[in-house]
Amino acid sequence: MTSMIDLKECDKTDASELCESPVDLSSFTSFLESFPLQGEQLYRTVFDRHAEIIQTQKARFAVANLEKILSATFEVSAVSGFDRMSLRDLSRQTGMSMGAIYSCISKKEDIALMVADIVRLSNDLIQQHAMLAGSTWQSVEQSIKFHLYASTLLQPWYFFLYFETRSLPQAQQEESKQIELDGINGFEAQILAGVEAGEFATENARTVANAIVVLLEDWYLKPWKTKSLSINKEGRYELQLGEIEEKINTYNQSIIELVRKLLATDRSE
Amino acid sequence: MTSMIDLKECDKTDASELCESPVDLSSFTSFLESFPLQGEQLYRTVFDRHAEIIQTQKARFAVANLEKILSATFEVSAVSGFDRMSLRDLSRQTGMSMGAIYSCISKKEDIALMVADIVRLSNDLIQQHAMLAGSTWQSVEQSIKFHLYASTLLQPWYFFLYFETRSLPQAQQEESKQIELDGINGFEAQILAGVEAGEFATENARTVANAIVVLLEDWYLKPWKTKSLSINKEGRYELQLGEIEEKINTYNQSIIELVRKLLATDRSE
DNA sequence: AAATAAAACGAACGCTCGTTCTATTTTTGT
DNA sequence: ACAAAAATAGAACGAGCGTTCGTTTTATTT
Repeated sequence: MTSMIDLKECDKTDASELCESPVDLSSFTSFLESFPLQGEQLYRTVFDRHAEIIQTQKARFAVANLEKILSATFEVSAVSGFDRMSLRDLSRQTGMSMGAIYSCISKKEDIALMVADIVRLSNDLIQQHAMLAGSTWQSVEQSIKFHLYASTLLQPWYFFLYFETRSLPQAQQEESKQIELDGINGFEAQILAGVEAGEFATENARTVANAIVVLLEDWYLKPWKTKSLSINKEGRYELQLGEIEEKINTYNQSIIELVRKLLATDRSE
Repeated sequence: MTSMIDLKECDKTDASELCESPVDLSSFTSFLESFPLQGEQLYRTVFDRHAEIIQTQKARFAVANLEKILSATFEVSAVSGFDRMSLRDLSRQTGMSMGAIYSCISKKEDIALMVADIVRLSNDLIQQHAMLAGSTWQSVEQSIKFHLYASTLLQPWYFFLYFETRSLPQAQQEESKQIELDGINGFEAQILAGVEAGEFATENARTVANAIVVLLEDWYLKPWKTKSLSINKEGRYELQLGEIEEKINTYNQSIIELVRKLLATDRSE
């Protein structure tokens, strides 16, 4: 009996089954080929993980509508916030009727919960990947890169969760804080392991860990800082894949370099 | 004629007149004695700078009510967000009637505009102060300290502006971005001056400047990261002055140390 | 103490919100 | 091609929103 209850909750927490083959971090392009949370697969994951509340049964319809709903949500609420976005705005933006929208959600808040769930899942994938690396320095580098890649691909999702956490039930608000703390704890543990191994030197591992996390957040929260954007015909920002690759790489290098200085073991290196 | 129009706008941008005597940064305690934006003076400034929209004429009443309104706004919207805070919530929390509230504001949005104005003013004071320091390193240190002190004292204001920017008209949204960019530009200029003078060494002044700004933001955005808080009888967090002094100092030291490493000229130091 | 001005009150208004519900259209299975 | 099932449309509902305004209370002046 208890195992059935566990199973019911289980589909919300399992990250492992999503990603049997390891994600390839050698470049953003190859990341895109191996990261599971994107395109149709991404919205199918949303559908699978919220099957109980979604009235639409056929995956074909649900997946297409979830994509419309979530994309429109990101577009509208990036400017005015989730609370100010009415479901009539959403109806207009998606071209769907109220009825159609309400067959993918049971209430407005569900949209925010779906986003939170996916971001949590993505972060689980990052955490999971960090275990695979060889040396400590490599594992730090890999974690940073993975985070940059994932939060670039899922930028609207990460951005939304950060700014709309307060539209969530308080339990989920606490959970969001915990995700950030877990991120810091993860880097702190890696750094301390490196210090132990004589690979790094620092007196304040937590400060360095915190700086890394905060700089990673900066990347998806303030794209206007680093990205010079071109605007397409729909009035949206848009970059060529090659340009994105280059931008990420530049930012990645600047974080790596910064961390390297903060953790340098000797002055002659 | 044009000069009169200029004058009308002028009271929203002048920071100089507020602060003839320089702010004392030797400790948080002495900062509190010299920083103008606090206590009754703070709300009187709000009153003076928004006299056109405030119906209440006597400063005595307006100042008291503004304090109630803004404090309640911070309290309520820190949990649920500005949009979800209804004016009936505000009425309940302040003990004021709708009519009383509406004699201090002309519309809900005004509350957010007042906050934005004060934060902008506070940032102007910081910028202004940076000019006074001797060496470049001292001016960087002073700017960081000033920012930490001001954003501790005005934490709810800074926090509110960061998370509620999207409740503002778009012109003010752009302005908020500009404030952040100005902050980065300020530190970048200081760093570049230091490099010029041979005091610092770095190949990426902007990255370092950005890291400083982001860490300063972290201080007022995520107090739960660094502060171990005690809870008073009203259920609010509360620290002794001495504890605050110590917390700020610790965080200040960790930023300074981090920046020092990033800007070190040689490896033997 | 009376007269006047300012401030506070709170019910009422019009509107928009999230949500529901039934009729209609589209898809599916045979 | 047709019946059953699923998905969509959009009008309708009640709650709650920001805001207004006539009245009452409080403060100030005469």
